[in-house]
Amino acid sequence: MSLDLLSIYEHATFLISIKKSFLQKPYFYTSRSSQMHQNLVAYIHRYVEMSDTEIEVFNRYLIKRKISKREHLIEAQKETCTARYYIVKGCVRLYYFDEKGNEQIIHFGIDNWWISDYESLVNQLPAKLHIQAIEDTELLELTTEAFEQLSKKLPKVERLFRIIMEKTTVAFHNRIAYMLSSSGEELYTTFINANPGFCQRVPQYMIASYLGMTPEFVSKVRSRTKNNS
Amino acid sequence: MSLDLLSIYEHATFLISIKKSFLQKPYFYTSRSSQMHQNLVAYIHRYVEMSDTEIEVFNRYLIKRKISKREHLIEAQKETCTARYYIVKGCVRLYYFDEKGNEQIIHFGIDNWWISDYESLVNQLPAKLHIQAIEDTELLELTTEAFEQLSKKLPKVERLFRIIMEKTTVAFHNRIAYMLSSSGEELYTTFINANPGFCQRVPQYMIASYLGMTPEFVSKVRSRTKNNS
DNA sequence: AATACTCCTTAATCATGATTAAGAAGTTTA
DNA sequence: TAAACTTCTTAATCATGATTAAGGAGTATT
Repeated sequence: MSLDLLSIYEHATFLISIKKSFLQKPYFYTSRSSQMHQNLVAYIHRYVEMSDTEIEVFNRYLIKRKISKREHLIEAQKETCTARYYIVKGCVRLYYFDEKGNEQIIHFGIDNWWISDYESLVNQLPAKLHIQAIEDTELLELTTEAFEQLSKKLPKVERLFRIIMEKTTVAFHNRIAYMLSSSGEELYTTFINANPGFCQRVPQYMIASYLGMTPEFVSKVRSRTKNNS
Repeated sequence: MSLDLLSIYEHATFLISIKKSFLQKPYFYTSRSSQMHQNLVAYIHRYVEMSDTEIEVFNRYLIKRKISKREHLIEAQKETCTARYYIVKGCVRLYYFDEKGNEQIIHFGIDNWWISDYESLVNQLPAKLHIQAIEDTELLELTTEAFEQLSKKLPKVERLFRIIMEKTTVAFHNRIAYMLSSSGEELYTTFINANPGFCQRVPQYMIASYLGMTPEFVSKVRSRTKNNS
């Protein structure tokens, strides 16, 4: 069972397997227009072919957004999620409050992930998930209405999102596989080994929540591994 | 947090919300041609509009398959997964062996689910998952090659699968949410309340594996709840 | 500079659920 | 019909990780 089982960079990992240079040179395309857009262009080209004209059409349906650290993109109960969001740069968390009132993080969104509260989006129900920025974050918003219009003009957008959702399913399969077969200590050490950079961007208690353990336990594991090495 | 959080009928639940009569009258469409096909027709019509001609085209790319109880559809390591499978009737499990040699069930596939080892399918890698019939099962196989040809002829097939994968993502979000916030006892009792019929079709130890607990613990929980009621 | 946050650590106690081991009941196969 | 599986149960012991509580270090805010 390889380390990247618990990688939150699941998407990126697969991108790399197609064209390694992408993540190493993320600013390659920046000369022509704004970086935000060209970041997504590079992403799209990993999955479907799209002409400059088509990219231009796609771009017209996107709304640039910035949210600052701690700001919410979506607040559960208060609203229905009406868009898919592409994270150009930054980090968000998707979380909810369980019956005992504890925050539970069910997903992190980082650069090059598309995120949404899909249950709210697909079924047009009030959101159950909060989506909050952990860092200042740049996003591109594709509303459901925009998506529907765009996919009529550009049917291959459906293909793009079909592929994205399949990649997402792979990530969830792997995460559940690892959750089922590992102890808490294994989960934590595997996670930090798989995502060393990420763990310095995010408070420890959020990683604990994502992995389904208490911050105190993470602390214990850390001190144990420190003493053993 | 509603009961259907742990329902393996997640897909079906959403189908019902669009047209309740579907699952109550699953044989409504059977007069015209074989039941297998018409079962899928009804499914497709929940998500996209498709003319009789288009349905006929779609159907030409499908291969009918039957596997009997205990037979494997996919065996990990031995092969690469090259198809998506629609379950017309029956039940399969997706599982793998962890480093300690334990079977871990990461997903059940039942009537009206599309299943696959998506990691193997998407990245063309040897399968890591075994897919095995728990009951005699009727399937429709859509190979990757057939899918590619079909989606060129019928672009809306991409839309169909995009929607299916979004529904799947919702199911995984909810499953992870519940895994993170519930005790083993809660997980088990919620699961059997959400899927009473299913639990009579499947051995208890498989449910234990799916929920990430030992069969002995399930047994203990059952005797506890028996005595309390 | 003082106060209030936010985040992390440590340690004692406790409970959930795993492990181990034995056996029983039901179902196949020979 | 006996032998061999498969599945489930029970109970004793043990370990992982939660809970509780206290304190400390770093960072914002006034």
